[in-house]
Amino acid sequence: MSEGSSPNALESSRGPSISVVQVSIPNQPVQMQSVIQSHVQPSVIHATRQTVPTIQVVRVAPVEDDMSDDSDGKKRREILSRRPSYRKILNELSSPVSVSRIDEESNSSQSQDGESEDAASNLTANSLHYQQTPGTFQINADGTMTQGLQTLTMTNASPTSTTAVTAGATIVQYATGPDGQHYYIPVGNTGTMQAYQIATSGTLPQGVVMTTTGGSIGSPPQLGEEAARKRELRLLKNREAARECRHKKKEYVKCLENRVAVLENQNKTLIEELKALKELYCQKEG
DNA sequence: ATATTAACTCGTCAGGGGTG
DNA sequence: CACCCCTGACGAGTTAATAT
Repeated sequence: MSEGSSPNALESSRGPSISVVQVSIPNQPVQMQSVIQSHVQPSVIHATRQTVPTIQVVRVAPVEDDMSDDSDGKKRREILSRRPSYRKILNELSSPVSVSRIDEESNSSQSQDGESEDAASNLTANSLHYQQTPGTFQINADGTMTQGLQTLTMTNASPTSTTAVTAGATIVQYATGPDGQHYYIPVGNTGTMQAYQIATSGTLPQGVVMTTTGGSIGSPPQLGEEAARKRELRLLKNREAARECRHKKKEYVKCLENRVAVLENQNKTLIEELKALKELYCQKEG
């Protein structure tokens, strides 16, 4: 699957030229409404497309002539070059707005939406939030992990063979459940954590060969098994990364929505102020 | 009640960017 | 340059709303 084959590829290639895209949906919750500014990746629009019935492109800057040749893959690749990550954009956005009044207003407007800004600011840290889901495990005092009615025993295996270090301080441990299934479990975190079941032969992704070891954690892994485990680990990390990326994107959109609300408020206030001043001026003149 | 459709979530892949 | 992270794109599955 190549980016060029994607139906959005052409849209994406024109991405940098889009200066303002307004998503405007009457009768939709405020959460659904957003104004995406110039630095938003065009594919964000693709993402919003799913959540929103209509998308209005308010203003699109003229596309340069040399960009019209969509068959030129190299150019497209250049065009598709990355923009700052959501984390970077959020960092920029989290900087205070220049007019001091806005802060007061934002407090009032954001108090409706409570956690948005906190969540957005939290994104700057390498924080992973594990949600309590049906697939969630909890660590018991005796060192076992409970998922629903099942208990998963974590043996104290040597880190070299059963523990893998993933991004940051995330560590996953290879364990076997009572049902014989194998799991990668993030360890070293407090609170709830999600365990990832290693696919069995019936549900393995294509190209994966997973052999069972009989749950003997710490036994020297065989070659094919090692490759499969590496792949599984990579998938696990990517899964988490995708999850976090989506979370960040959500917060980013929320942040933009908040900013829109703040700026609209500010605009409204300034208009009223101007109106009042005009009236005052007219009264003095008259 | 069933079929259809839109919206949404999730996992995976691909590829660019950053870093040691 | 290899490795890892991040994120767009895609497909599959689920759910809720609507049509028949």
